[in-house]
Amino acid sequence: MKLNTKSRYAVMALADMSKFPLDSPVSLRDISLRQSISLLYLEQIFLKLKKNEIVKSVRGSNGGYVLRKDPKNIKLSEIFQAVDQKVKTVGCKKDSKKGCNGKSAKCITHELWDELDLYINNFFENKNLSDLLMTKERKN
Amino acid sequence: MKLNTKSRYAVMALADMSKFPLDSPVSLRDISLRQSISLLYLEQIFLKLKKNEIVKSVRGSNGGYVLRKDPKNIKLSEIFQAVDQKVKTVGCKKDSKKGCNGKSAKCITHELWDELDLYINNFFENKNLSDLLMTKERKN
DNA sequence: TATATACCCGACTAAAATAGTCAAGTATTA
DNA sequence: TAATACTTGACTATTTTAGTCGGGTATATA
Repeated sequence: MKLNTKSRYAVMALADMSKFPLDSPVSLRDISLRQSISLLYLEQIFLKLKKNEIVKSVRGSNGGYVLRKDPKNIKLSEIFQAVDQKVKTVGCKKDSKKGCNGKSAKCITHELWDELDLYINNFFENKNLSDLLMTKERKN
Repeated sequence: MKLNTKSRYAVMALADMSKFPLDSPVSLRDISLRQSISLLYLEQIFLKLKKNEIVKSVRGSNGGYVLRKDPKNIKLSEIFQAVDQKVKTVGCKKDSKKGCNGKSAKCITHELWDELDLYINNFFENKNLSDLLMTKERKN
């Protein structure tokens, strides 16, 4: 079970942004250099973050991206939903032809995966960007 | 974040086996039919389960596989480790050349992924095969 | 107003992982 | 001696991932 780089880079980049004054735009070029993430790839990622209203863009020179909310109020779950589709460990389709129509005898493990998804989502629901910045301080 | 079919099928197959008398061998053919999993693929999976001493094989006609332990004592974490490598959401190599050598400024999110791994592994550590069989009964 | 900066966006691609299949066995029981 | 069922390594098609490329557009500032 692996996390893809898109989700990972998204969190890294946003965490990076959180460390700078929140009102002035941060350019992808800077993030790219600081975090060693390809600029072109970052652009792709930020397009999604923008569409999902996590950041807004400021065009032109000295432009960049700005967080739309206080890092304290940006949950990791939002970020994941924006770049990845969602944490969905297994694709037991509702209308599948073979087995697993919800409660069939076949899909004994159906409930397990549902439970797992909830469990993992719960982790991301309860973490926000500012949590990442404090290393040993208490969560506020 | 997705689970692969190998892990999923392994759990399904073993859960299936748990529903039958534990001392008589269950053939992969039967599991294949009941769970709609390719027989050839099951063979590959059971090879790993056997190597990791979760099941043992009984050759010849009327043969099949037998669980080596009571389902109550087979943790899902064992199964995952047997077929998949492990839950390791991110590959921040210890000796990486670019960034992230444990505590570097770059890898702000390093601790996060470690925490996530622990969290998920915890889920699998605390579930065993027999948990899957009881739908609404209390965990014993 | 020119130019550099930086976002915008769809299409493309190489590489890796996944999800199997195939072939050619061996062991055991009825 | 069939038939059943495990054994094993190699092979392959498909999908996903992790990016790259090219050609834009908008804006600040010199």
